[in-house]
Amino acid sequence: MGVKLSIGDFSRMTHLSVKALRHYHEVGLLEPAQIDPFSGYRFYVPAQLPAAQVIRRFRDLGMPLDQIRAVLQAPDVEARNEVIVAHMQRMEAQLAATQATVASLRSLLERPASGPVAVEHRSAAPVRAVAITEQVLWADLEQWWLDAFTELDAILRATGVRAAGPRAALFAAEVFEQESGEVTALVPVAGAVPGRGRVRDYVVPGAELAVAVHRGAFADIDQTYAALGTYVAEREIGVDGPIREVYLVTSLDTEDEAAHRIEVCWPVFHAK
Amino acid sequence: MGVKLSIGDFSRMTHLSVKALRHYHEVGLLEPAQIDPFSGYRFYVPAQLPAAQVIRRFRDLGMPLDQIRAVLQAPDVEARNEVIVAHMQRMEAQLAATQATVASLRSLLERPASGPVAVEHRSAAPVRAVAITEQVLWADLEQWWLDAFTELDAILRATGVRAAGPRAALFAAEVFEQESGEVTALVPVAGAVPGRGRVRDYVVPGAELAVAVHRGAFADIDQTYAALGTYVAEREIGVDGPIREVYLVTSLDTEDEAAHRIEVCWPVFHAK
DNA sequence: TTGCTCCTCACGTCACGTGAGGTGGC
DNA sequence: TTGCTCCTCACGTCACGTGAGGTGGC
Repeated sequence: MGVKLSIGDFSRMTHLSVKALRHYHEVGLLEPAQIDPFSGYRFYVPAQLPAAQVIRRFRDLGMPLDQIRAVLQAPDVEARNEVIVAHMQRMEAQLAATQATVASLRSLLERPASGPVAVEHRSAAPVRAVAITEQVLWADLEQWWLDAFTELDAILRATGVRAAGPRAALFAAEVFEQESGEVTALVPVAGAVPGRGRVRDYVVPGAELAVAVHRGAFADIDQTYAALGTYVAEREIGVDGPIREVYLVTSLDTEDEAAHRIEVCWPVFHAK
Repeated sequence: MGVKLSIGDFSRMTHLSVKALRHYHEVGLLEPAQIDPFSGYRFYVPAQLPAAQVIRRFRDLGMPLDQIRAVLQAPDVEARNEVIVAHMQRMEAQLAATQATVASLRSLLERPASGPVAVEHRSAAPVRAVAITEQVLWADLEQWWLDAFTELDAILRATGVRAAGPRAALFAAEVFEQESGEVTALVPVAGAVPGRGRVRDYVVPGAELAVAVHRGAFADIDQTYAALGTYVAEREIGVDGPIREVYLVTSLDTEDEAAHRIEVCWPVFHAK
């Protein structure tokens, strides 16, 4: 069997800490070649160095021990690469998330400490519109939103009807509270439009609303929601009813995120 | 004091889980405005919504609770921004690390499963050189390496002496085992060169060496080290003495990482 | 009585690091 | 005897999530 290496020697040769080696033993990732039955001393052999290197390499690359086990036990290169690819995809996802986070932090710093949002009270009259109403999962919202407005736009083009106001949407409270609920995407129109598929005529009900304008990246709209929600809650003026968003300028209009404007409208007790 | 909100209501309003709210109470980050002494029920008030939003926002951005506490307690915008900047810098560091990881994983997949490294045995004769020898911390190695060779190159230019071979370095085993040790950077020369500052004449001692060539990014050289170290250890032919690196092609010669070539040389018992 | 909301433990997560307290051989 | 290396618990990390088991009011 050749040389036996104490855990200290093996640690120095592999740059894995003694504690880590004990841990790998404990979880069965890398068992010592031999254990002294009297003293409990662990002994390793040089033939274990390649496995130790694989462990160290992939730990450095952020791979969890379970997957390293899978790499070590992979019967061939394809199986091994499958595990590596899966890990790489997770790391890429994390990369994207961190990039978004950094961008968000940067905008937090650059925004001139917006202070309390400006909230306007408004009495909205009923409005005629073409609309799509469906039950939507929170997670699917973004895609659903894009599809719905693309379809509404297409119908208006096809029928030659012109929009009588900016696009808007209504969200039942459940969408925010239970991750799924009824959503209506709509475009105001002056007259009737023949329904087609899931598109219907719809009359947006009148309402008393507290309105805040969100400026900038859509990804940050939760801030405006939070600020407006707080405004309403602190004044105890909230009433039941769907939340509305009015899309003054969005990605459908311009690529320039800084120019985006969305009105967030919260139903309230009375326009003061 | 206005409305009292149960933990469930407050959870729905803030999108913070009930468990999270209890946790924030426990660690003193967000204390309920009131606690029923009989039932232990927690009650919140709308005035706590802004703090809850700050917590949620920064948690989403990966900030630890301790720093969120600092943000909430910051006396002014500058103090607040300081915490945010510090966090952003950590996130950016993480970003860079993840990018390197993904690149490394990709190269692992693209490299055609190199298999065991090719190891050549070599009898190296003593060689005359100009050299800088110093005690170096593992963490400082890269910068030290660059400075040393820049200085050696400058001296050769200044004295009109031509290099008689590729740049090389000797690393005492302690550099790898204890994070600090003696390192020698050298350039072979045919004759004597007047010493200047920390630059000395030096004769690289002869040695029996096992040699593996590392190709590609310097950041991956630990793989070649590992492979060669394993080769030597498994054959039990290692002897004491510094490890050598011979810089056939490096960043000092070309920007093209794929073209880089470094010989890693391990002292062994005999050239077989 | 059934449902719903709230409560308090207690444990798990992930990969070790940090002691504490003790042993065996030079 | 002193140092060094090895050992085994046991606990901490970080921010909760996941039960278990129980209560109070409609």
